[in-house]
Amino acid sequence: MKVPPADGSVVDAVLTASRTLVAVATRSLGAAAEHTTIAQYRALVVLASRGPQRMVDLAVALDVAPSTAGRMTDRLVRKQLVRRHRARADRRSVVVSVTAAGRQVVDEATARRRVLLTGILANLSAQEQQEVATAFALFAAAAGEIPDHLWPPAPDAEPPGPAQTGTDGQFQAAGEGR
Amino acid sequence: MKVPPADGSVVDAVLTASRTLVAVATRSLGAAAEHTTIAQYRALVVLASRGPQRMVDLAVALDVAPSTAGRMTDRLVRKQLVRRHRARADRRSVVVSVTAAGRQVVDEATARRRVLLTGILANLSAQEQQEVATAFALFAAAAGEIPDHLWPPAPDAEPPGPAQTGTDGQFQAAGEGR
DNA sequence: ATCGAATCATTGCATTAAGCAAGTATTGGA
DNA sequence: TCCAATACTTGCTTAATGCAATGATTCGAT
Repeated sequence: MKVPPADGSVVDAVLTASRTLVAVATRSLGAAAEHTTIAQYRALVVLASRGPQRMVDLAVALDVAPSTAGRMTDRLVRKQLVRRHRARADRRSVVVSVTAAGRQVVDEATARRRVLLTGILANLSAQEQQEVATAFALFAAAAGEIPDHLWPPAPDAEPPGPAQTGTDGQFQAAGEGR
Repeated sequence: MKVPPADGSVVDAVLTASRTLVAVATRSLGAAAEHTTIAQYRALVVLASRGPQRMVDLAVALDVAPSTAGRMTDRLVRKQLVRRHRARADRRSVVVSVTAAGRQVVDEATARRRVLLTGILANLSAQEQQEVATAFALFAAAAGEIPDHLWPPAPDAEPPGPAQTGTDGQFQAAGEGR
């Protein structure tokens, strides 16, 4: 099942870089993750980027069972990183929204990741950086990904906070198209 | 090593591609992960790539507590993916090694990942693929990563299997230098 | 040669994360 | 009005982890 000889090396290159990026993504949490796990962080990212979500939608976004999302919410509420309100419209549903503190956790992780990447890129000349940017964009496009600055589709909802916090989604459901 | 101001966009490009790669890495498991979790897979990768390991070393490689490695081994032994032997040299230690079945799990996941990436790269022209390969290699080098075909340092040990299975390490400890 | 310190693995205990199934509350449509 | 679909919640089970004993061994220094 070998890949055409010519591009086996291309796959290798991507695989190698992938290793680095997965490490960076993981480590960007690590530091502040003293009190926040990756699963919890993922939930915060969804809520910060998509705005308040019903429990079901949160579960779908995270690709976990509703019960898991519910208990996750319990833990995040205890940490004051999210709130839980009953929807007035449909009283069956519960809406979960991120708090200022929760938003801050996301922002910090994002900033940390940018610092890590910037540090790596600093080892390259401006010329090389340009090449890297172009190639990565090319790759992302090939994967049908949406460019980083066009994130997210922002379906938005209530007016609680200034809504949408930056981008990120590094630990997104890993299966989504959008 | 000042970074020219214009690279905010470079970081964005990397971040976007990163999202894709993390997703690919995660999904490559998913399929066969019906019976194997990511944590278990990570352990298999370590054992397949570095050869039989003492419990402590396995724990260090995975960056988890010895107790975690121990219980992880319990579960993998139950699934017949690894073996546990008492070391004759130092009878305090236990050596864990991957079985043929375990090695197969790793190989399949690796193959699956290559297929996914090949599919993405297929959307690019040969020219573009070349650019991508170059740029990714550049990036990986900047991160001080070892090129994919120079893996692993292979410390090796007993003669059980033909040892070392390909490369991979996608879910490596995410903190290692080597 | 012996005794105390260090090393290695395992066990007990606790928490987070997840899924499945059963049960409760609400909505909505026929 | 009444039943089916929807939206949580709860109970139960498994995995993954860490920290603290505890039991075996090995090592080093008298």
